[in-house]
Amino acid sequence: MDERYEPAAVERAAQRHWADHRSFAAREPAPGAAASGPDVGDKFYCLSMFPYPSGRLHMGHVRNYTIGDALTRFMRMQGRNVMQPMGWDAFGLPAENAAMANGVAPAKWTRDNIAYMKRQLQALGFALDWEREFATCDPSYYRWNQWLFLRMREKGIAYKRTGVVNWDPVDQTVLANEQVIDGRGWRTGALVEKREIPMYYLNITAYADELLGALAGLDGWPERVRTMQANWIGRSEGAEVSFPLADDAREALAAAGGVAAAGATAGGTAAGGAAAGAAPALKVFTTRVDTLFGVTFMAVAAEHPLALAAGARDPALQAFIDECRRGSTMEADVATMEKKGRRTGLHVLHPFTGEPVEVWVANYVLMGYGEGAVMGVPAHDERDFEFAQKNGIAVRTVVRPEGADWQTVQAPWQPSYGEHGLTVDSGEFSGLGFQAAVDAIAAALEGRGLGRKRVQFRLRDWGISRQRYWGCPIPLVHCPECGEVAVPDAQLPVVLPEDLVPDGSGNPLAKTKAFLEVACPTCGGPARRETDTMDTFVDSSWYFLRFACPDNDRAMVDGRARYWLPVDQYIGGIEHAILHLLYARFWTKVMRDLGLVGIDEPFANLFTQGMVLNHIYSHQPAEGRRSYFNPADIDVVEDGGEKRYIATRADGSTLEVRYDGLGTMSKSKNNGVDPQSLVEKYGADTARLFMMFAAPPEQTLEWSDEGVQGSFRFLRRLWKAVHEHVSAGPAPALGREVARETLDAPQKALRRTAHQTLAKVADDIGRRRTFNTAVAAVMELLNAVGRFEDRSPAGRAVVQEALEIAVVALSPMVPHISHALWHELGHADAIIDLRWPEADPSALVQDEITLVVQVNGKLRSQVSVAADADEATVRAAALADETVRRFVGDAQPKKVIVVPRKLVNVVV
RNA sequence: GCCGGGAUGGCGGAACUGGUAGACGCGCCGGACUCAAAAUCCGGUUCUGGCGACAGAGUGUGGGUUCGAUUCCCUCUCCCGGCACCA
Repeated sequence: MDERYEPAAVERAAQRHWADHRSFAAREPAPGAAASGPDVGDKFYCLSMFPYPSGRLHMGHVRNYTIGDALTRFMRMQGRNVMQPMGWDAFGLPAENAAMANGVAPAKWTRDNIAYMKRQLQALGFALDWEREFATCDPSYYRWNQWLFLRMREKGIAYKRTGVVNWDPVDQTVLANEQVIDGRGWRTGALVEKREIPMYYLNITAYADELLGALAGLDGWPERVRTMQANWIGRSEGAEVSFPLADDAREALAAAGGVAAAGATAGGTAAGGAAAGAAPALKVFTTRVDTLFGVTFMAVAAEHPLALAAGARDPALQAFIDECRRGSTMEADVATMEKKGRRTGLHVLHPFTGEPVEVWVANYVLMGYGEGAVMGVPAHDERDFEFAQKNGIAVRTVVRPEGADWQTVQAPWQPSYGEHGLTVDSGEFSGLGFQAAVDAIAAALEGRGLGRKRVQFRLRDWGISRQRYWGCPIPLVHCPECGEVAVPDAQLPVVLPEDLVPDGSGNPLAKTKAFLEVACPTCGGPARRETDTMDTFVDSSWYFLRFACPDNDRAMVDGRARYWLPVDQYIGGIEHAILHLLYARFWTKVMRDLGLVGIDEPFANLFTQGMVLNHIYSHQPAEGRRSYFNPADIDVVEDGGEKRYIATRADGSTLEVRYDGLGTMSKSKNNGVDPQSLVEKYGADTARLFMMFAAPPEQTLEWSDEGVQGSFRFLRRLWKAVHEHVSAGPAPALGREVARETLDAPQKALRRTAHQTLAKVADDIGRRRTFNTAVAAVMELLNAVGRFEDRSPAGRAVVQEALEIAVVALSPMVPHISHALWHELGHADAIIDLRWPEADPSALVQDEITLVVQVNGKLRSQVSVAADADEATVRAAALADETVRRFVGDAQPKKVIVVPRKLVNVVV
């Protein structure tokens, strides 16, 4: 055995063994065989979110995949039938941007990146089943996107509509609502514009109720993620109310050319119109229908048909409408925007009193939510109150606090009292509590055809059309004779040409005749292909299903998906809490309803790992942009108690820079650490160990060069410990050559530590997923071995066992060195195929235990007693202790509390 | 504003069910080895007082429950994340 630990050679050898033995190829049970049992353990599908092939792995990838890999290897040793696949989220805009910058086709750029990153993943020794690998840009994968899209289109789940969309001016494409963050594109950070474009939507709102309700059952998901999804779906219980139009409003609408449009939302789920009532009406959604009698105005969004009709007759109002449409949603601080409004001069009629109520156009009403119109109740809504105050609108109180004599209640009573209470001045509905009032008023409205109870969601349908080249083609053909025609299943996939190089002037597909020109599938006449492609979030919405059966060219999924799914453990970043995870849940439910899969939810357990942080250093030159310096190039100098940061430039010159604190590793802040250089310097095991040890996996991880060195030191010490032990010759076997009962106390103590460690690591990984404490426990064990100096045959037998346990316990985290050391410890079989050993209960038994003794709850002493000592003995031993007697003195103990096997507390 | 999470040494963190606060690692200090340095090994390292044995204080703040609270309850402060003119 080499005396020195040489990671490169160790890792090469271990990886060759795994490759030669196809160690990580997952297999389904043979047809007819039981899905689990003595031959095949219960399946365990462990999946880390697949990467976008950006070029190189970053530390976030390494952390993500190390967590998944440690779990995979542990579960494999537990006897589970494990699958851990890997693939590539390969469509997307960076490939087009790179193409524009370098003149390389996105396909080539992407596939080169995949090849490079695959080698990186292999160098890190992840237990991945590469036989199931695919990229979402493979026609054999995306043909099923197209196939399912057509099924959705047949069912009406996918539908076309012209609507206001979020337009990213930098990427020149549409974004889904989920992809707009603070009014900016999620990728480019550019201010998003509003455009009207025809595009395809997926009816995710039809699943809103189920997507929300099922969150409660996802108890393997972090609370945080469930809350985020629930907020995003945004369920509100309330009622819709129709206010019949007065003559003036009806005339204005008629003049503008569309009475029926009055109630329609531009968001256009259902062309609502005048609902049940015969008369045209203005429809609103409210969660406070109990305040209906407090309505003193109506407010509609600038895009609302009634606003447009009024604007057509009033240039000043039209100017205001234009201002609102330009300003809204583009501004990050919409919430603090001043509440502005203009009267329309048009009126609607209160559904019960028939009183006319004036309609206003207000900048705080959103066209995309509810009906794009609200009823204004200043007395019971803060926003409405502010608006009414500004515009001189009356305030009418119709709810008062329950219980107390409300006339005398000062606080919390205020004009915009928003709490639930008892109705007053509400005609026949006066004197009712909140729920009773809502029930009664909603029932009365329904009786008149002017409203009903309804649930409103914040979630909107998912627009999937993208005006981009590097994505999955939408399988449609536009024929001058037949209109829009679906590509027949037999002609799928519609293959994306891979040799195009976008130049920034729109979608190159629209300029490529070979793609564009096609015979109409229906009439055979000349037709034109659809050039829009699908949102790349479509690709990632079902890839986890395809890993079960990547080779099936006749069906999207098959029986193997029924075996492997759901994913038992999904691991990825919190940044996907809404987008990807919500889409994947939706897609799974659609496939279920089409009879393709048998599951309701795709991911039984979700683990969201923390980000990787590093220090940020920057310098602001007198002119030009702030520049960032990599922490690797910074020297920290102590200068009279002050810390100064000196950067060394590539040309050797130095510069004093500013420390900007910790932040996620990113290109823009130049604070990334390249995993490749780390692996080259220390080896994959050190990189993996540092990732697992430095922080709990769900928390942020601060990069530390010293920490990495510490991890490397530990592995070297482990190597040395085994080397020292092995070079003294084979140790006698415990049990066979050395009877366990004959061990002396220190030998028994080391054995106990070893077996306790084994049990703790199994629990930490298997139940708690706290890899950091698992590693710490093995470090303690190795420290104990280091202190153990007994070189007798019995002593060496115990050390042999302790070292074996240390190597086994570490093997999920640092598989290469464990592979080598296991052999060095005298085992012919590879450790990867070892079953996780159970801790020996007899090793855990203690004859004598140390109890803590407290006096009045303060730690004062310790006493040793027999492990099976009864309470009276323990009590006597504690009271007899010298230190205890000193503190107790002559006083008679009031009470003595004995916690078996833990402590004694003497109360005086 | 609403919802969720958090605050422990010089630093990352541990203490899982109310029972020895600070495991493990980093850093720092001292020592050994060395001509010297690096590497390695050994010892120390919450704070305050004391040569020391030891004593006192201590888990963001203030209070409560308990024989005993980092852990449970209430109050406040600060930090992180999500949602937000959502009617």
